[in-house]
Amino acid sequence: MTLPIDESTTAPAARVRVLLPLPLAGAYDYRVDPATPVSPGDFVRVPLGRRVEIGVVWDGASDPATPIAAERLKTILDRLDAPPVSAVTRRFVDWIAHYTMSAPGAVLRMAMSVPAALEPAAPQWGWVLSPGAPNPVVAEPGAARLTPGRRRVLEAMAHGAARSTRDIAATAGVSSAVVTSMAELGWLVPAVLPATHRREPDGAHPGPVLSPAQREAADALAGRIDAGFAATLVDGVTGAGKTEVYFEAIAAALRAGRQVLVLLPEIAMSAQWLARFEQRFGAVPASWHSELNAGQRVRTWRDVAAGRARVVVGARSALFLPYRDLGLIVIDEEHEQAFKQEDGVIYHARDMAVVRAHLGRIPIVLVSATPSLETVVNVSRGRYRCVHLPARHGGATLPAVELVDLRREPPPPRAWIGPRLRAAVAANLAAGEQSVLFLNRRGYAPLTLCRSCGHRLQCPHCTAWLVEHRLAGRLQCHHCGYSARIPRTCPSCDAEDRFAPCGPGVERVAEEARALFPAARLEIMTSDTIGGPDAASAFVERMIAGEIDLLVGTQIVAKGHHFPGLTLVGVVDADLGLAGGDLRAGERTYQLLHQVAGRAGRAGKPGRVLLQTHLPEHPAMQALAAGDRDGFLAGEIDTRERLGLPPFGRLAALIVAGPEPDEVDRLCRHLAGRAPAGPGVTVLGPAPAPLAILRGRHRRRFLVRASRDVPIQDLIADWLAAVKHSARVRIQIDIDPYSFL
DNA sequence: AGCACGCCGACT
DNA sequence: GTCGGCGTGCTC
Repeated sequence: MTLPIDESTTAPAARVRVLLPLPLAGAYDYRVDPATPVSPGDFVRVPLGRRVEIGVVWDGASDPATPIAAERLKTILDRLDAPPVSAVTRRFVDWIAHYTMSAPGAVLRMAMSVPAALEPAAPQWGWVLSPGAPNPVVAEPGAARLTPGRRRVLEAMAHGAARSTRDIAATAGVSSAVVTSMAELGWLVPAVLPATHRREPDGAHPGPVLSPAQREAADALAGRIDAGFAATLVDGVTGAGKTEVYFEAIAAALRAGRQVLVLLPEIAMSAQWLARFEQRFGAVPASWHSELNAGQRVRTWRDVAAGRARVVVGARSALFLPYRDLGLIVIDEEHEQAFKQEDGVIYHARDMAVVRAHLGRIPIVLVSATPSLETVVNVSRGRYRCVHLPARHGGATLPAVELVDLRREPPPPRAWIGPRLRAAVAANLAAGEQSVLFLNRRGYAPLTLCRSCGHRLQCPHCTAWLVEHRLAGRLQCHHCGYSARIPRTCPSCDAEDRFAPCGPGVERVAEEARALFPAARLEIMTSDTIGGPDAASAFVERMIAGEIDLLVGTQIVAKGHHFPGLTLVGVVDADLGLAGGDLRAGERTYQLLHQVAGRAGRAGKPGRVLLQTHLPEHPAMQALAAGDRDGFLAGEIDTRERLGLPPFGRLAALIVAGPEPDEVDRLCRHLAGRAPAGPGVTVLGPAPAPLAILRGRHRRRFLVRASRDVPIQDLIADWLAAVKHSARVRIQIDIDPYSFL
C-alpha cells in the first residue's frame, strides 16, 4: 500500500504530555522528534522558558479545555538512559495529586528527588599494580623506596584486581598518602573499579522457630504474596513477636523474587531493628532517610530502580523510590503520627502506602500494638484483614500501670516528681534496677517570664513561647527553629537577672532527679542530645550495658528499642498531650503512654509504671490503668461516629496565611461568603489557626467537614476557584488533618 | 521552582 | 541619572 506523498508531511507532529517536577497546574505538551521516539514513563530533557528541565513523558492526551497551538510547542531534546517511571508510579503520582489537591509536578518531584541518579553512572577509578613495580618477594627488605608500608601495599595488590585507594589503604594498614605516593612513582596505575554490589537479604536464610500462633500469622501473611491487593493488620502487644511474623512475609516476597518496602516512623532510631533484620536475613536492607549523603542516595536510587536492592527500609519518602518490582509493603508502628507529612505535599504515608499497594496489586501489612482508630475501623468494616498475636510465654510481662492523682498527691512546690514516684525510683535504684522518667517536653522550661514585669519571652516570628534549653544555653522556638542566647536583662523592663522558668521540661526534671538521687548515673535522652542514628544507638548500647541507672527523656526513649534491664517507668506529666482539643488527643495520649509503659518489665520481672496525672478519670488514663485498649477504642469510635468525624466523615483544613493580617482577613471573609454548603457539608471558620502567627505569617483556619459520600476535593476546588487572591496570601490544604497546628 | 519583567529607593 | 530591591506572572 502506498500513501500520497504529502500525507506524511501534513500529518500533525506527534505531541506528548510531559510532567515536570515543578508546581505547575499540569503536564505540558511537547513535540516529539520522530528520530527520538518516546514512551510514557521515559525521562526526557525538555526546554522550558530559557532553561532545560528533566521531566517524565506522561500518559493521556492534553486537556482539550486549554489547547496549546502546535506553533507554540517545543520539541523534546532527548531521552535519558534511565529506567522509566513505571505505570503504577505514574498513576500513584496522579492519585496523590488529586487526593491531596497538590500540583502533580510537586508530587512527581518527590519521585525525582535524586536528579543525579538519572545521569549515567560515572565509572569509579582505583588502582592496579604496574608491571614495573618492585616485586616484594624478590626485592631486598631495605631496597630503595620500598618502605614497610609500601611493601604491604604491594603484597595486598598481588591478586591483580583493581581496588580503591580507601580499600588498599585499609587492607595494607597505611594511610592513603602511601597509596598516592606509589601512584606517583608509577608502581600503581589507574584502573576502572568493577561494580560492587552490597550483600542483599536472602529469603532462604534460615529463620527462628516461631510459636504456633506466630506460625499461623506468618503463613497468613506469606500466603498473600503474589495474590493481589490485601491489607492486613498485625495486632499484638509489645513482645508478642510481630516483627518475626512480618519478617516471614518479607522472606516469602524475597523467595518470590520481589522487592519489599518497610516504612518505619523514626528511621534514626532503627539500629536495633536493623540488627534484627540482619540476623534474620544475613544482610542489612537498603535504608532511605534524610541523613543519607548524595552518593548514598544516588547509589540506593539506582539499586532500587535496577531491582538490585531487594528490601528498602525507610521513612515516608521511601514510598516514592523507583521500585522495579515491589511485591510487599510493611508499615511498622502504623499508628505513628510521624507518617503524616505536614509541609509541601501534605500526605499520610500509611494511607498512601495502602493506595500504592492497591495500584500495584500487592499486599500491605500494617503493624502495631496500639493500632490507629482508622485502621481498627477498616478491620471492622472488612476492608482490612487482621491477625492477632497473643502475648508469648516467656515474653515480657505487661507492666502494672498505677495512676497517681496529682490533686491528691502533689509534688512539693517547684518540683514535678511526686512522693510516690520519688519513692518508687529510690526503691528501684536501691534494688540496682534501671528506671526511666518520661516527659514529652524538650528543654528546661516551656515558658520563661520576668519576675519584675511579668513579660513572657516569645518567639518574634510565631505565637509561641520561647523554650529555654539550659544545656545549650539558648532559647528556642519549637515551631520555626528560631534560637537566641538567653538575655540577661528583660527586653520589656530592663530588669537584670529576673527571669523565672515556668513549668517543667526534661532538663528541669533531670535537675530535680539529680538532686533527689545524687548517686544515680543519670542521662537525658531527647532529640537534642541525640544527633543521628549512630549517637542514638550508642545511647541504647549504654543503657543495655547497664551504664545508666536513670534515663530522663522525651518520647524518643519509647521509639523502637527495648531496654531489658528497665523495670520502672515514671510519666511525669501524663496530661501533656490532652490539651488543645485535638480530636485525636485521647487516642494519641493512649498510644504514646502505652508505648512508654511497655518499655518497663522483662521476662520473669514485671515492670511498674506510674502515671502522674491531674485527670485520672480521663478515658485514656482509665484504659491505661485497666489495660483495656479495645474498650477505649470502642468509646473513641463511638464518639467519632456520633460527630461524623473521620473515618465516619471527611475532614479538610484550609490554612490561609500571609504576612499582612488585614489582607489575610479580607481573603477569609471572601472565602467565608462563598463557603460550600449543602447536605452533609459543614464549614467552620475562619478562626485564628492554633499558631496564629508562624514564621511571621498570620494564619487563619477553615475546617471542612463532609459526609463520606461527598467528594471533598471537588467541593474545595470549586470553592477556591470562585475566590481569586494575590500570591501574597497562600491557601494550604490539608486533607485528613492530624495535627491542627 | 526559576527566571524575567517591572516599578520605586540609595548610590557611582 | 543608574543599580537593585523583590512583587507578579509565565513557562508547553
